[in-house]
Amino acid sequence: MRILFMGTPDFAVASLIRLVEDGHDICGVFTQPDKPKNRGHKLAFSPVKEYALSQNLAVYQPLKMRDGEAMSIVEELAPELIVVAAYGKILPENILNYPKYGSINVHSSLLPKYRGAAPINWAILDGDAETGVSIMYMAKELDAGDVILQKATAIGEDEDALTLTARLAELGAEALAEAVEALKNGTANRTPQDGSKQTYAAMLSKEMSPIDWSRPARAIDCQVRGLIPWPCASTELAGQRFKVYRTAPGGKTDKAPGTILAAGKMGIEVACGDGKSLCITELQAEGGKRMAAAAYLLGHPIQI
RNA sequence: CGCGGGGUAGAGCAGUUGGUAGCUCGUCGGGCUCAUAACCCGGAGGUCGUAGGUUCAAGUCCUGCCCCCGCAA
Repeated sequence: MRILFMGTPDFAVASLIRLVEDGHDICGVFTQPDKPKNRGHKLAFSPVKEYALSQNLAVYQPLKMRDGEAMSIVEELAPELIVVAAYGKILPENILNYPKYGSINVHSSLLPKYRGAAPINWAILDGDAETGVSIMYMAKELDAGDVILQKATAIGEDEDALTLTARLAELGAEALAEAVEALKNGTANRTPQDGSKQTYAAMLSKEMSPIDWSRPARAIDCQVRGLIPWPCASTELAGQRFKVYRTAPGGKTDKAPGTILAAGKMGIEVACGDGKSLCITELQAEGGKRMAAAAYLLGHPIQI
């Protein structure tokens, strides 16, 4: 099938790879413009662009979707289907409706739950036991189109947003392959979403980073896992600011939330709000790199 | 040329006004203990990121290069 692919981050790459491997004719790849944002001020290609270039696919990086330029590219490429996976831009209806088979999206949640930008993170932040991927038609309203198929997966107790993203990217690619096949055969389902059950997964921001130790231990653990690799949970202990990358359940305590109970080979144990404690096992201090909390303590002892 | 921190034993850090490097953990050997993420004794392990320069002498000063990271996006 002649497909126009649109995507930007790692999550989208798995889907593009699958389409290529399945032998589809990828007539073009849309991805976000290179952003001169990194340290120094180097321009960085998106993961999707990196892969597309390696396959000699035609890459397009339009700045705006509504100034006519994007539409003219679409008309020129004449795709039979548009596949979108974490592209990062809202597409106008004239583009969505152009292809014969329409436009479909790989979304990393079980819609109608977690429409929006950060569904994977929110599933972890909320402490959900399960999440998944949805392949749906794209509608004018964000992530509200009719669903073609979904695949669910359990969220591991110790899983962070990075590993879950990798798993869902694979699951999404698999679901996408099935959906495209079904579309081709005319056997694709089309189930409207139950709009009354929709929830919205807002974009993440740095304001979500600081840890409020008066919250329950489990909730803080979810915060830590859900905000990886960005913006990451953070806290200030012994006068030093840290990013917290991993925690482990501690014991019970009657100390005030935020109190450091122990600092040793097991990490840094801190009292939380529900009478339990949490042990920081992996962290990163400013200017330093990510390391085991025990290793950090060797060079920066904390006296209890 | 966005701001800034850093590259010293396997790991995390010290290293004063330049004079051949030290701490904690780990590791190896031995001891102690019912037991231990415990304790005691002893040992091994570093051309101090890299290439030059200044000097009687450089981890410590100067210059170039490579790499890592925090902030900011």
